[in-house]
Amino acid sequence: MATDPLSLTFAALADPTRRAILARLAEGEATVNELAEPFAMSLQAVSKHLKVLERAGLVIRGRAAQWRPCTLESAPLEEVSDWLGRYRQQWEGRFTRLDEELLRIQNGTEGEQSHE
Amino acid sequence: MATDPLSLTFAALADPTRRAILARLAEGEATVNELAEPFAMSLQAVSKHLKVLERAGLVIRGRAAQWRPCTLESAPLEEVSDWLGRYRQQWEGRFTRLDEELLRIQNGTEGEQSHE
DNA sequence: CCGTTGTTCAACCTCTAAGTTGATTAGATA
DNA sequence: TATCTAATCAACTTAGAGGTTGAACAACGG
Repeated sequence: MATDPLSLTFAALADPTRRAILARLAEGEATVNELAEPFAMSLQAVSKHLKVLERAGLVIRGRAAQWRPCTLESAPLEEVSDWLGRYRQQWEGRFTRLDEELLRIQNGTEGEQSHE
Repeated sequence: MATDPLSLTFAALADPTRRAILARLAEGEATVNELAEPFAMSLQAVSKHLKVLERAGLVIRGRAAQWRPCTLESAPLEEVSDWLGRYRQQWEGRFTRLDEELLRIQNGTEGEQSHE
């Protein structure tokens, strides 16, 4: 697997279990047991998922007695958002073009495609 | 691997080669050979990457003679953006809290942590 | 000190991702 | 028809993801 930060983040997000964990953490700090509770898989499996999220910088783990409380760290999500930003113009542009096309069809001038 | 749309999209984006392909496609349609040219890997490997992108709905392939021109489809990126949106409040909130903390430090009242 | 709880480590299995090379198909052209 | 180009298909290798179970460690409570 690629090891650059963005790839690590995307890979971490490419799993429904891990996204569910993040959703739970968005509501506040939680222990591994609490996080594992909703899932039909072993605690160890969840622990591995957390390690993936940690490596991507999406969760930070504290230490309180025998617990390792997890908290959400959203910095990598901002990176993703920045990356997406480069394409936003793209899809907004596409929408505009589609919109124009729909207007053209409504106006009954659809035969005149001047698609560069 | 998970097969839900969001997971497919994130997985597709979790590779620098595929992100570079998307960046190239953002500038316009391209053939497989054109897309493969910058990379130090076989054409077949790039073809596989395109298949992954296609499965995620990020590229659409046409047919023109012996060429299969690829175009960027940004709808899945919007899905990602929507998903991210649920966390935006989170990290903006975090920033605010960090900001407050910095202000508190600047004011010399840093000992009084009332962290719920 | 002993047992319980929370969590991780280690070994293992299975499946798939990502690359390779070689053969094959589809269409253009001599 | 023969051949060149564009791209895919097929078979294979290697490495890692994602799950399991069982053992180990660390901290608390009796």
